[in-house]
Amino acid sequence: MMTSATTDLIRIIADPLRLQIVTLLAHETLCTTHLVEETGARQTNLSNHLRVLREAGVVETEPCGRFTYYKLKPEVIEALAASFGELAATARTTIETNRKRAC
Amino acid sequence: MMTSATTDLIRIIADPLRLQIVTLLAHETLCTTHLVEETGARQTNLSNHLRVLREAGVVETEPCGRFTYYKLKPEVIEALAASFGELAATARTTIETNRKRAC
DNA sequence: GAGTGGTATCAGCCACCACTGATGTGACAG
DNA sequence: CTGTCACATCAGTGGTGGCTGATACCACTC
Repeated sequence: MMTSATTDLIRIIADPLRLQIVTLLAHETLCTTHLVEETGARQTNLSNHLRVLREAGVVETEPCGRFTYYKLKPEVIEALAASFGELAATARTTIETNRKRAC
Repeated sequence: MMTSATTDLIRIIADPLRLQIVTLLAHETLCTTHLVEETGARQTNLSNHLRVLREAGVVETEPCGRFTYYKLKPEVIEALAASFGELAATARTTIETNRKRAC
Protein backbone atom coordinates (compact mmCIF):
# COMPACT_ATOMS: atom_id res chain seq x y z
CA MET A 1 0.00 0.00 0.00
CA MET A 2 0.94 3.60 -0.58
CA THR A 3 0.23 5.42 2.65
CA SER A 4 -0.35 9.16 2.63
CA ALA A 5 2.97 9.52 4.45
CA THR A 6 4.63 7.85 1.49
CA THR A 7 2.88 10.15 -0.97
CA ASP A 8 4.10 13.20 0.93
CA LEU A 9 7.57 11.72 0.97
CA ILE A 10 7.59 11.29 -2.79
CA ARG A 11 6.52 14.91 -3.29
CA ILE A 12 9.35 16.05 -1.06
CA ILE A 13 11.97 13.94 -2.80
CA ALA A 14 10.69 14.84 -6.27
CA ASP A 15 12.29 18.29 -6.23
CA PRO A 16 15.44 18.24 -8.41
CA LEU A 17 17.72 19.91 -5.87
CA ARG A 18 16.40 17.86 -2.98
CA LEU A 19 16.86 14.66 -4.97
CA GLN A 20 20.42 15.72 -5.69
CA ILE A 21 21.00 16.36 -1.99
CA VAL A 22 19.55 12.97 -1.09
CA THR A 23 21.71 11.23 -3.70
CA LEU A 24 24.85 12.97 -2.44
CA LEU A 25 24.03 12.14 1.17
CA ALA A 26 23.37 8.51 0.25
CA HIS A 27 27.03 8.19 -0.71
CA GLU A 28 28.58 10.28 2.03
CA THR A 29 27.58 12.19 5.14
CA LEU A 30 28.26 15.88 4.42
CA CYS A 31 27.85 19.31 5.94
CA THR A 32 26.24 22.34 4.31
CA THR A 33 29.51 23.71 2.98
CA HIS A 34 30.14 20.52 1.03
CA LEU A 35 26.63 20.58 -0.35
CA VAL A 36 27.12 24.17 -1.50
CA GLU A 37 30.26 23.10 -3.34
CA GLU A 38 28.69 20.02 -4.86
CA THR A 39 25.38 21.48 -5.98
CA GLY A 40 26.41 25.04 -6.79
CA ALA A 41 23.26 26.29 -5.08
CA ARG A 42 23.21 29.24 -2.65
CA GLN A 43 23.60 28.53 1.01
CA THR A 44 20.19 30.03 1.80
CA ASN A 45 18.48 27.90 -0.78
CA LEU A 46 20.16 24.74 0.45
CA SER A 47 19.31 25.55 4.03
CA ASN A 48 15.65 25.85 3.08
CA HIS A 49 15.63 22.49 1.35
CA LEU A 50 17.53 20.84 4.19
CA ARG A 51 14.91 22.17 6.55
CA VAL A 52 12.19 20.50 4.50
CA LEU A 53 14.10 17.24 4.44
CA ARG A 54 14.76 17.44 8.17
CA GLU A 55 11.12 18.14 9.04
CA ALA A 56 10.06 15.25 6.82
CA GLY A 57 12.41 12.94 8.71
CA VAL A 58 14.49 12.17 5.64
CA VAL A 59 17.75 13.43 7.08
CA GLU A 60 19.26 13.85 10.54
CA THR A 61 21.58 16.61 11.73
CA GLU A 62 24.70 16.15 13.78
CA PRO A 63 26.31 19.37 15.05
CA CYS A 64 30.09 19.39 15.02
CA GLY A 65 31.46 22.68 16.22
CA ARG A 66 30.48 25.37 13.76
CA PHE A 67 29.56 22.74 11.20
CA THR A 68 26.41 20.71 10.83
CA TYR A 69 26.61 17.24 9.37
CA TYR A 70 23.62 15.94 7.46
CA LYS A 71 23.07 12.22 7.25
CA LEU A 72 20.46 10.40 5.26
CA LYS A 73 18.21 7.98 7.13
CA PRO A 74 18.39 4.71 5.14
CA GLU A 75 15.11 3.31 6.48
CA VAL A 76 13.19 6.14 4.80
CA ILE A 77 14.59 5.33 1.38
CA GLU A 78 14.16 1.63 2.07
CA ALA A 79 10.48 2.18 2.82
CA LEU A 80 10.13 4.10 -0.41
CA ALA A 81 11.87 1.37 -2.37
CA ALA A 82 9.60 -1.23 -0.78
CA SER A 83 6.47 0.74 -1.70
CA PHE A 84 7.52 1.02 -5.32
CA GLY A 85 8.57 -2.63 -5.38
CA GLU A 86 5.14 -3.67 -4.19
CA LEU A 87 3.46 -1.35 -6.70
CA ALA A 88 5.60 -2.75 -9.51
CA ALA A 89 4.72 -6.33 -8.55
CA THR A 90 1.02 -5.49 -8.54
CA ALA A 91 1.30 -3.78 -11.92
CA ARG A 92 3.15 -6.76 -13.35
CA THR A 93 0.45 -9.17 -12.20
CA THR A 94 -2.28 -6.92 -13.59
CA ILE A 95 -0.68 -6.85 -17.01
CA GLU A 96 0.16 -10.56 -17.13
CA THR A 97 -3.33 -11.64 -16.14
CA ASN A 98 -4.86 -8.88 -18.28
CA ARG A 99 -7.01 -7.69 -15.36
CA LYS A 100 -9.39 -5.16 -16.83
CA ARG A 101 -12.65 -3.55 -15.76
CA ALA A 102 -15.51 -3.75 -18.25
CA CYS A 103 -17.06 -0.50 -19.43
CA MET B 1 22.49 5.51 -10.51
CA MET B 2 19.68 8.01 -10.78
CA THR B 3 19.51 9.00 -14.43
CA SER B 4 17.91 12.27 -15.42
CA ALA B 5 15.12 10.23 -16.99
CA THR B 6 14.46 8.74 -13.57
CA THR B 7 14.37 12.15 -11.88
CA ASP B 8 11.85 13.39 -14.43
CA LEU B 9 9.80 10.29 -13.83
CA ILE B 10 9.73 10.91 -10.09
CA ARG B 11 8.56 14.48 -10.62
CA ILE B 12 5.75 13.24 -12.83
CA ILE B 13 4.62 10.55 -10.41
CA ALA B 14 4.90 12.85 -7.40
CA ASP B 15 1.67 14.66 -8.14
CA PRO B 16 -1.10 13.41 -5.79
CA LEU B 17 -3.70 12.83 -8.47
CA ARG B 18 -1.24 11.20 -10.85
CA LEU B 19 0.03 8.91 -8.11
CA GLN B 20 -3.56 7.95 -7.39
CA ILE B 21 -4.10 7.19 -11.07
CA VAL B 22 -0.94 5.10 -11.20
CA THR B 23 -1.96 3.18 -8.08
CA LEU B 24 -5.41 2.48 -9.47
CA LEU B 25 -3.99 1.36 -12.81
CA ALA B 26 -1.49 -0.89 -11.06
CA HIS B 27 -4.41 -2.94 -9.77
CA GLU B 28 -6.65 -2.86 -12.81
CA THR B 29 -6.64 -1.58 -16.38
CA LEU B 30 -9.31 1.12 -16.57
CA CYS B 31 -10.78 3.66 -18.94
CA THR B 32 -11.27 7.37 -18.26
CA THR B 33 -14.86 6.96 -17.06
CA HIS B 34 -13.74 4.60 -14.30
CA LEU B 35 -10.98 6.95 -13.28
CA VAL B 36 -13.48 9.82 -13.03
CA GLU B 37 -15.63 7.67 -10.74
CA GLU B 38 -12.72 6.50 -8.60
CA THR B 39 -10.91 9.79 -8.15
CA GLY B 40 -13.81 12.23 -8.21
CA ALA B 41 -11.77 14.55 -10.43
CA ARG B 42 -13.18 16.26 -13.51
CA GLN B 43 -12.82 14.54 -16.84
CA THR B 44 -10.80 17.43 -18.25
CA ASN B 45 -8.39 17.36 -15.37
CA LEU B 46 -7.91 13.62 -15.61
CA SER B 47 -7.39 13.82 -19.33
CA ASN B 48 -4.61 16.36 -18.80
CA HIS B 49 -2.84 14.17 -16.27
CA LEU B 50 -3.26 11.08 -18.42
CA ARG B 51 -1.67 13.01 -21.26
CA VAL B 52 1.34 13.74 -19.08
CA LEU B 53 1.60 10.11 -18.03
CA ARG B 54 1.23 8.96 -21.63
CA GLU B 55 3.91 11.33 -22.94
CA ALA B 56 6.24 10.20 -20.16
CA GLY B 57 5.73 6.60 -21.20
CA VAL B 58 4.21 5.61 -17.88
CA VAL B 59 0.93 4.40 -19.34
CA GLU B 60 -0.27 3.02 -22.65
CA THR B 61 -3.63 3.60 -24.30
CA GLU B 62 -5.77 0.96 -25.92
CA PRO B 63 -8.79 2.26 -27.81
CA CYS B 64 -11.92 0.16 -27.49
CA GLY B 65 -14.76 1.65 -29.44
CA ARG B 66 -15.68 4.97 -27.81
CA PHE B 67 -13.68 4.08 -24.75
CA THR B 68 -9.97 4.36 -24.11
CA TYR B 69 -8.34 1.88 -21.80
CA TYR B 70 -5.28 3.01 -19.88
CA LYS B 71 -2.77 0.41 -18.76
CA LEU B 72 0.26 0.95 -16.60
CA LYS B 73 3.63 -0.17 -17.96
CA PRO B 74 5.13 -2.34 -15.19
CA GLU B 75 8.71 -1.95 -16.40
CA VAL B 76 8.58 1.77 -15.63
CA ILE B 77 7.60 1.22 -12.03
CA GLU B 78 10.08 -1.63 -11.78
CA ALA B 79 12.88 0.67 -12.94
CA LEU B 80 11.84 3.22 -10.33
CA ALA B 81 11.78 0.59 -7.61
CA ALA B 82 15.22 -0.60 -8.67
CA SER B 83 16.63 2.94 -8.53
CA PHE B 84 15.32 3.50 -5.03
CA GLY B 85 16.50 0.06 -3.97
CA GLU B 86 19.99 0.86 -5.12
CA LEU B 87 19.89 4.25 -3.43
CA ALA B 88 18.67 2.67 -0.19
CA ALA B 89 21.47 0.09 -0.29
CA THR B 90 24.07 2.82 -0.80
CA ALA B 91 22.61 4.88 2.05
CA ARG B 92 22.63 1.84 4.33
CA THR B 93 26.31 1.16 3.62
CA THR B 94 27.19 4.82 4.16
CA ILE B 95 25.55 4.85 7.58
CA GLU B 96 26.93 1.50 8.71
CA THR B 97 30.50 2.32 7.72
CA ASN B 98 30.04 5.91 8.95
CA ARG B 99 31.39 7.31 5.68
CA LYS B 100 31.83 11.01 6.26
CA ARG B 101 33.72 13.83 4.55
CA ALA B 102 35.97 15.89 6.78
CA CYS B 103 35.33 19.63 7.01
C1' DG C 1 -28.75 12.21 -41.13
C1' DA C 2 -29.33 13.90 -35.85
C1' DG C 3 -28.43 12.97 -31.21
C1' DT C 4 -25.67 11.12 -27.42
C1' DG C 5 -21.85 9.76 -24.78
C1' DG C 6 -16.64 9.22 -24.15
C1' DT C 7 -12.47 11.65 -24.69
C1' DA C 8 -8.99 15.18 -26.12
C1' DT C 9 -7.52 20.00 -26.66
C1' DC C 10 -7.31 24.86 -25.63
C1' DA C 11 -6.91 29.29 -23.02
C1' DG C 12 -7.13 31.49 -18.76
C1' DC C 13 -6.83 31.77 -13.84
C1' DC C 14 -4.75 31.09 -9.50
C1' DA C 15 -2.01 29.06 -5.85
C1' DC C 16 1.93 26.99 -4.40
C1' DC C 17 6.76 26.80 -3.95
C1' DA C 18 11.52 27.40 -5.25
C1' DC C 19 14.78 31.01 -5.19
C1' DT C 20 16.76 35.32 -3.46
C1' DG C 21 18.76 39.19 -0.36
C1' DA C 22 18.91 40.74 4.07
C1' DT C 23 19.49 39.63 8.59
C1' DG C 24 20.01 36.94 12.96
C1' DT C 25 22.49 33.46 15.79
C1' DG C 26 26.12 30.80 17.54
C1' DA C 27 30.86 28.99 17.59
C1' DC C 28 35.61 29.50 16.99
C1' DA C 29 40.27 32.35 16.40
C1' DG C 30 42.87 36.31 17.31
C1' DC D 1 35.86 41.58 22.99
C1' DT D 2 35.93 41.69 17.97
C1' DG D 3 35.98 39.71 13.71
C1' DT D 4 34.95 35.78 10.92
C1' DC D 5 32.80 31.76 9.40
C1' DA D 6 28.94 28.21 9.27
C1' DC D 7 24.31 28.03 9.32
C1' DA D 8 19.30 29.36 10.09
C1' DT D 9 15.31 32.36 9.54
C1' DC D 10 12.38 35.77 7.37
C1' DA D 11 9.77 38.38 3.87
C1' DG D 12 9.20 39.22 -0.91
C1' DT D 13 9.00 37.80 -5.72
C1' DG D 14 8.47 35.22 -9.93
C1' DG D 15 7.42 31.14 -12.61
C1' DT D 16 5.72 26.67 -13.07
C1' DG D 17 1.97 23.79 -13.14
C1' DG D 18 -2.61 22.13 -11.64
C1' DC D 19 -7.45 23.08 -12.17
C1' DT D 20 -11.43 24.76 -14.77
C1' DG D 21 -15.07 25.86 -18.52
C1' DA D 22 -15.70 25.90 -23.22
C1' DT D 23 -15.24 23.50 -27.16
C1' DA D 24 -13.87 20.16 -30.71
C1' DC D 25 -13.50 15.36 -32.11
C1' DC D 26 -14.80 10.62 -32.71
C1' DA D 27 -17.68 6.47 -32.34
C1' DC D 28 -21.89 4.49 -31.69
C1' DT D 29 -27.23 4.38 -31.81
C1' DC D 30 -31.47 5.56 -33.64
